[in-house]
Amino acid sequence: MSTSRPNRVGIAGVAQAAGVSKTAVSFAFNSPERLNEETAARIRQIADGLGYRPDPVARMLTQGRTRTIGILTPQPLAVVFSNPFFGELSAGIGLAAEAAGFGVYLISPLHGSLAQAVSRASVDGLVAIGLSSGHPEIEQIRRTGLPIVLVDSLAMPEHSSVTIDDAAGARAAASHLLALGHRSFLVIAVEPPMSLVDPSPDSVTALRLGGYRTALVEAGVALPDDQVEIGSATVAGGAAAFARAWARGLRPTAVLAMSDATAIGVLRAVDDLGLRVPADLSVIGFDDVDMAAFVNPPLTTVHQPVRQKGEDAVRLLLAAIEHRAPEHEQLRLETHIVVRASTGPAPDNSGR
Amino acid sequence: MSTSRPNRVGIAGVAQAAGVSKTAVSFAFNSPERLNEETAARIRQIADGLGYRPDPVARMLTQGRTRTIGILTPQPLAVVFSNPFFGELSAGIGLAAEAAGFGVYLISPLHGSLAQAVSRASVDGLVAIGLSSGHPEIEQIRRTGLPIVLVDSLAMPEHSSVTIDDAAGARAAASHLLALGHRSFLVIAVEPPMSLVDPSPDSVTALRLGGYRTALVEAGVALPDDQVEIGSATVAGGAAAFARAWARGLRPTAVLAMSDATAIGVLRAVDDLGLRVPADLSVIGFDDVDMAAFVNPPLTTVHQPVRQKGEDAVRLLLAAIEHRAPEHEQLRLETHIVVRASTGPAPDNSGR
DNA sequence: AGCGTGCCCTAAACCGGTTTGCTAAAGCGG
DNA sequence: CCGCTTTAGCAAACCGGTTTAGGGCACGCT
Repeated sequence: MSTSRPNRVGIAGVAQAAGVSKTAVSFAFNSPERLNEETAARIRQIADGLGYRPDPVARMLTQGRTRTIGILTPQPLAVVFSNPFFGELSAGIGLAAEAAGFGVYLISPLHGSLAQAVSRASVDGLVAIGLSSGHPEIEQIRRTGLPIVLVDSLAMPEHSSVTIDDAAGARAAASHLLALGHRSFLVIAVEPPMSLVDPSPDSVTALRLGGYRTALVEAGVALPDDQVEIGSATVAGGAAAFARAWARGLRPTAVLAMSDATAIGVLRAVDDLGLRVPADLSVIGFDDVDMAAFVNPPLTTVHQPVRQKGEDAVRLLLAAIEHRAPEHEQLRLETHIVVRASTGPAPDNSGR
Repeated sequence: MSTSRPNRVGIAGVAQAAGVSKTAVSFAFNSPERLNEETAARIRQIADGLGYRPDPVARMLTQGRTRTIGILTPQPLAVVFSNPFFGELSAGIGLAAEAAGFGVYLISPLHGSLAQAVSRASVDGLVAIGLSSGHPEIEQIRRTGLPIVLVDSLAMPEHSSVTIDDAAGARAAASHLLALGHRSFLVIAVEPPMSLVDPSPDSVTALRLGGYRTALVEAGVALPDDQVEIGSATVAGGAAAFARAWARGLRPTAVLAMSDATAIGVLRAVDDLGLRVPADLSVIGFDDVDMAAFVNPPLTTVHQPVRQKGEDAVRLLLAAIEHRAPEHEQLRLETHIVVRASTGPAPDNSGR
């Protein structure tokens, strides 16, 4: 005995009440032109009186589509929602989905399994966020056969994707600081999407780190591993990461943060130490989320079109769903540096 | 010809390939104990080889439940995701839903109709956020017969709800500023959930405004309507609202913002004018979102347990879904002021 | 031999709609 | 008055699973 609705009328009930067939009721709502106008109106009125609401699930079954897209995230919702980047990306996704009349379903690991969550989800397609190619369940996800668009990932070459040139953006960030005379750096990396040991070289973290390194090496500055601190992509995570590095004795003049959330956390931690930004320490973020312009000091950061990414991803996904053509497209959007007030010339007395 | 999956195997295909009945295949997955262990294993193996994945929609139909809850918001997703309060609330909802093995579906107006979006959504229950009793489609939503838990609203007395004492929180905020000697106020109200003319006296906006007023009136301070500026509940919205009020010639010594997002926007706008917080102007927010502690200056605000609200709402909803008992509960959580650095004594030369 | 008991597995009904022929009646031209 | 086309509505198949109610068979007991 499942938990069926108590005494809900179905299409059969309406049909009986109106003295017509189920077909007629269905037509009254979906193809009124196939019915006498009067009859259709009468049926609709009776249905309304009975509080009839067609079961969306049954409808999905017969129509073979759900008019829903899924947002796939390898992390639990609680951490995902703590990151403003995700919020803005979702805003873009939501905007485009709503415009097309699609609903949005959030898919995060259930009982630890992302693939299982995907299987349970009734969606027409997926927007996968930061799904690194090293993810253990990637093959299972692929085999669902659902249309997929990847954001910030190239893990499935047979599907469309929307990315940015992470390495170039990171390089630009480092170059900016180098030009200001900085030589002593601390990188705050974001936790790789999946596990702490994500070896995939195409993850956002790896790409940005590579970009930082390239610029520094070109300038003859080394970046040993102990100058890379890992923190979760939240404000609190950034503050904690900087505090740890500081406690380890690191005294950089510039911080390269891989996300604005962590950069803002760094600003806070720095302030707590009594240091001044950018006089004593420069901080540069990544993403250019809304909040970046509103913190104090306003954050210098690498801008990427976050909402646009979400909108483009949905656009590509809907194309894949509708035309069902395997026309895939690798979209790569531009980044550029936005200089605000959190970066400045390296202090004279560099070093301790 | 609907857009059915190209050549996907169904349960019938697996059954045929394995030389057994559909029933056996179903049992192999759902009730293996009813089958010879060997047979079950063989069936599973064949199914796996064929890439069989049970259609979640068909499953929902027979089981009569979707294992999904919907988050109902009267606003478009783009605006919802721009408000950090929503992100934190969703984090709480997501956490509790995941723990119970439920997925999360976002329901926002489709083609302008919230009720239509609800009808399209295949969910077992709803968490309705800020659904004011003046909402035009409230009756249609109620008639879906779905279990509902309201957050920040009491619009459906027959359903459970999770709220805070908005009036008391607002009163505390105003009292705090009054105690600091302020007498000249500006209130930044958040856009009522639905329309600009939401007359419902139980909306969060109305309740908080009432709380502010109560405290001020008790102290003999008037709050004419022109000292209430309305802005959207985002950082940019708050900045714009303050700028508008300033342009109108208002020169308050204290700002009462109904959300932290708007308060942060005010901080920014104030900074742009060259004024100092709290020396020249005090600002108090509402919600105590994570970011509040990290802006500059750290925001004094009314704390409410945002994530907790989300978790409690899901807990109540799951109870309603499972026991299907009409046991409803009106939960009211506590608020308290968190004094940080954005409020201080009123300047001596009060007024212009 | 006759009968009860488990064990495995299956046919068919069912969930709640949509869609595909088809039929009965009405309209119409000649 | 007849055959042809529309119009209005119906019965039944179908979507892809789950679940109910047995059926066949081997085994053990009397």
